Amino acid sequence: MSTVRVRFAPSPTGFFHIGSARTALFNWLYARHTGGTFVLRVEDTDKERNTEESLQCLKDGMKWLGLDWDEGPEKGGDFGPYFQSERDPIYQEALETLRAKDRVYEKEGATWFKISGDPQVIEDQVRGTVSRTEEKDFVIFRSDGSPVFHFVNVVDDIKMGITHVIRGEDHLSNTSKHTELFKAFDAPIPVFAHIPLILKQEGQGKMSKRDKGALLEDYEKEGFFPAAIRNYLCLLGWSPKDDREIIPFDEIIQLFDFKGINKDNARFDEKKMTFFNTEYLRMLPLDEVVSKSKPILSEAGLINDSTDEAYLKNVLEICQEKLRSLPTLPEFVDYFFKEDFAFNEKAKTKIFKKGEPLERLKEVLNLLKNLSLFEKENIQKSITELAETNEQGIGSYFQILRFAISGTSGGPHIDALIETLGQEKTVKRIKTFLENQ
RNA sequence: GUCCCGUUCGUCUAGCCUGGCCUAGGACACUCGGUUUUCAUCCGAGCAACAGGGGUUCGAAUCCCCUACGGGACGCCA
Repeated sequence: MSTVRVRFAPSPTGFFHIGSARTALFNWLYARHTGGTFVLRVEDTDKERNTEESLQCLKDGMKWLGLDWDEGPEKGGDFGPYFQSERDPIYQEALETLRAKDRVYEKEGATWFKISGDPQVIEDQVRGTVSRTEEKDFVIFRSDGSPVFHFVNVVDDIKMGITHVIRGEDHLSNTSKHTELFKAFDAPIPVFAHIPLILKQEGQGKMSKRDKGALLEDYEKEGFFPAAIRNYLCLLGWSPKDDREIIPFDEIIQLFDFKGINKDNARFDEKKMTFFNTEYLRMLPLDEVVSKSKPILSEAGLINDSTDEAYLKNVLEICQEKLRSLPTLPEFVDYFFKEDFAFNEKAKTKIFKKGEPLERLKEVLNLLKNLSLFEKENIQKSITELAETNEQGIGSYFQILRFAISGTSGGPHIDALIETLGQEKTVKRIKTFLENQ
């Protein structure tokens, strides 16, 4: 166990923002990389805006991303309580410490901190040496007696033995306030690492809660894989310094360090994240594809308890390599599970544009109907032979065949598709199709 | 306005610390080819960047300065 102690200190005033999630992730990675301790501390000093739902959302989001905390809500620990709303005696005591040192005064009902006015120099692990002089005294207790962020943040970091503060660059300018306080308490100053901000996809400024794609829970709803989002988020502001992008999480933990963190802000790119998600879908073991697909297909009314397990597995196996995302699964595979599937008009126009597709379809129907060995190699071979015998292009058979049995012009490999569907259904669908023309 | 941080393809980035290997590499997106019966697969190609100016140097994306632009902070929010 190393002595590193990091914390993620969100304030539960809304949904779980993707920027916050990335800050949590970087803290978590650093803790796991160093074998240190990851603390979750809830900064709920703003009574007006804190809600129970948003706290729940935060915890759920972290769990979903796989960011488990070692100390904090639900876990406990030796440095609690982990809710600032429960730490009032600690803040009162800290206030008295400063008062004894003549570093506070009252004004307009509030309690103010007397700054030293010295230049504050920090050795930031991401930005290097940064110096800034704090110029004005600032409020540490409001006139209603509640402590403010800068004060509780520093007091808690001291009391909780936080060694490394990893947070967004928006706090860089605040750091001079914090070091003033650390020094006033004669406490050791933690190591700082200010990470770049995530900018909104379009337009100016950092991503805010209202921007498209900003809420973590939306990705959960949209069926994204947490591992994919996690991997993508790691690469937003951090780089392993080689050309790899899809990286197993264990390796990221191993590789993660401050040197790999970039200085400039990163723009969020949903398209790239979607690409990551697709890659993860392709890598997913078939059994997991099956278990994750079941509720989706069931919801779409395509399968139920009596659906044949082996058939379902078969369908997913041949479709996995073509799929972009799980939520699009129902429209991609619906014809495997129902007879009244839709026929795509655009595909039809294309197929009927040249040749005599219906003649070809009749020929292939005769072939399939009498095929004794109904498995894909044989299907492929037989149709190829049929095409050669009749001096037709092989495509003229496969295109209309696929359309007749699935209503689309794309999908899994057709030989596998036909095999999976089975002889009976295939033949029946072709007949029905011909009757309706 | 003041202060702090930053600036490599449209986007994420490698290279910068330790100047020559950079004709600046990879990825996403986009465009075009090819394979495949088809496709949302696969393969290939193309597009496209060192913000600008001044130094230092035999040599600068890399070091220094200035300008411009971008971001952030300046609350009895966190």
